Amino acid sequence: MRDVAAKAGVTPTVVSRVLHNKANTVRVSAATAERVREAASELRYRVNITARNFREQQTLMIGVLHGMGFERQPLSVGSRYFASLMDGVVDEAFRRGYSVTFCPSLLSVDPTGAISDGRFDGLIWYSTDINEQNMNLLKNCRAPLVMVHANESFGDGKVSTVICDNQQGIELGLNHLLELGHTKIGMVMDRNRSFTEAQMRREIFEQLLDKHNLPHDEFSIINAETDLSGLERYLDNPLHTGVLTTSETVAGDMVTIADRKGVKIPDDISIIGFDSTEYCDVLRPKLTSVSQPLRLMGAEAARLLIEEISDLSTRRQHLVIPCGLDIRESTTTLKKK
Amino acid sequence: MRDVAAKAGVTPTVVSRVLHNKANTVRVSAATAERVREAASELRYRVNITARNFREQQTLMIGVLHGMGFERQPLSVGSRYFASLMDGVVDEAFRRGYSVTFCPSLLSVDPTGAISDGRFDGLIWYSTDINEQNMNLLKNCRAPLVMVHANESFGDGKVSTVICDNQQGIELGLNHLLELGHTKIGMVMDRNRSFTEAQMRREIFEQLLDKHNLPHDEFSIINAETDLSGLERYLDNPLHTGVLTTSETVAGDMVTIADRKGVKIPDDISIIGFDSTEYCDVLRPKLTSVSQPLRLMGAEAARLLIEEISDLSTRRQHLVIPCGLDIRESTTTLKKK
DNA sequence: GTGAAAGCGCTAACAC
DNA sequence: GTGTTAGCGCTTTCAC
Repeated sequence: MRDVAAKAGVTPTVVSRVLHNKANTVRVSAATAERVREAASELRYRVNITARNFREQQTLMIGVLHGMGFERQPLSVGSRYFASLMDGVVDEAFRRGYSVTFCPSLLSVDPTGAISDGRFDGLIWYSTDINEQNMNLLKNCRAPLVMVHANESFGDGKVSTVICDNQQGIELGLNHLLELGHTKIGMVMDRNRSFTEAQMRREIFEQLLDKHNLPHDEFSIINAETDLSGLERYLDNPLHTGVLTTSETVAGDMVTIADRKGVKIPDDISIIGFDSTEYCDVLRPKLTSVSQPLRLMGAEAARLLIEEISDLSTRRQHLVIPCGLDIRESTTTLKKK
Repeated sequence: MRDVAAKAGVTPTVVSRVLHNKANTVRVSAATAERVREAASELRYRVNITARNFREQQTLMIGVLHGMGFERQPLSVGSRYFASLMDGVVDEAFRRGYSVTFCPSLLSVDPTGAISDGRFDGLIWYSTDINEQNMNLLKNCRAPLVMVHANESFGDGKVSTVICDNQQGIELGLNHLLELGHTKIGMVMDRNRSFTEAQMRREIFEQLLDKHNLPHDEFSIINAETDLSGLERYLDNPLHTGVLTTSETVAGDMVTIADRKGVKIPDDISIIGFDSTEYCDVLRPKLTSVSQPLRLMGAEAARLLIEEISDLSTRRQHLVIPCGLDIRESTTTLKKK
């Protein structure tokens, strides 16, 4: 910059004004401006963005927090849960001039730095593991933060949240099974125990069973278990003709194991997944699934975050995004035996 | 930091040394150090990473360049090509203390800033669209750059490259079809015309046909076309009993269209994809595919890049990663008619 | 063992 | 319309 200024016969101030001043608040003569631009071009001058960020105390970067109860998900295998969410975040951040950073290193080990050292203008945290350690970390967060998969009750209202309408989603799924004639209905829990949103879904499910006067007992909830052994045992002798699940991942696992054990989907058991990414379309049979609009949720999280970054006085918002039901091939009418 | 220094009764210099000086090159008395740490903790002091980066002229961030002949790929739909590559990059960058940034905004429009304004310590560019515009952009790149999907001939040897062994891959695929008894063999080109690696695969294919004294003519190469109309027409009246493809994406398209048109895979045509991500496992029939070890390639690209960042005198390297062949369900022995 | 001072590159407030 | 000056927070060299 100094070199450019020297070459153009002006001061760095003028160079800065000519090349970077967006609003024309300060006037520079056309001739000078031209000279500056020429010099810059000849010297192949580029602003040092690190210096500018430092000066402006902003980075135009959003960080995505992994860990803390919810590991970084692989993008390339299994459910497209995380990939969908990220596509939404990246699309929206892009539209608004922000870039998106994954920093698993710092974060799954200890996100303290990333949430407080100024490297990001804001953060998106997808995790619903609400434990003391995480709450303490949150207190240190100096940048705006948006939580995905948490609801208003999280974080003392100090952070914005985005979550799908689990009540509606589970209702849609259950009603679908009821309409197909099923009455023996269970729920398969994701293998990840710390997935607290799954617990919410289970509670809603149990309440709805009561509401519909459907029987339920200790066997109504199937824990897949980390090694899927629970699911294995269940499929040796399934107790239901229809099941809801708390994730498409575990629903996919169930389809795979059922196939191996000769349990016919949907003829023996109708299965409804949760999420409804493209993963459901490629499974065979294609997986009927409650749809959680992840891409939209990612985009909304980015939008809320950037609004907060731009105006720190913005009120915290708590979005509940409607679910849908995508009927594919894994559910069918109850067969009389 | 000033506050911490004041509280501990020392200067910022000492604070910096106590809290951030990795090598014990400078000694600070234990008592002082303790006082500083205490003050920092009480004031909840965090280093301002922007300031440090500015000072150190490094960011510990790697940028992933989209655009320039190869759009940002969606993570959540279609082939897992990009997701696999990114998982590899992120894993390796993580291991080495770097974070990974997607910045489609800046980059697909005009990457000039990102490649020269210091926001990244290095860049990974996945594109093989080698045109004049891109070569000019490259000249402005001030940070180390690693290209994925380019070979040594690219960029005058000034950048490191990572590519799969296309020769070997196509040979593996072709030999598989030959062993199954096929002699009428074609190649389906990806719908993306600017995908120059596909052109390399085509050339290799044509040379191999010659080598094996197999007939080939203008119909041996099937252009899928952007709207897949070429593939539609081809499947109305397929001329071959086996085809290689230049991507699993177009192979997947072919499977879908064949299903709709009643062309049986693999009985009517054996299809071999290219890439072999999990996408091939979920297609029905499962897609036999040349495997391009994308995750490894992403990791290797990150490794080369970080080595160059750490020591700018490092020689440029040009990796050629071996391919494999994953035999699944979309290929079978030639049926006599 | 500790402090003083300089400077990374940029921008903005304030002269003139 | 242009220049002067100060300072963002940090690290490092050099002096004591």
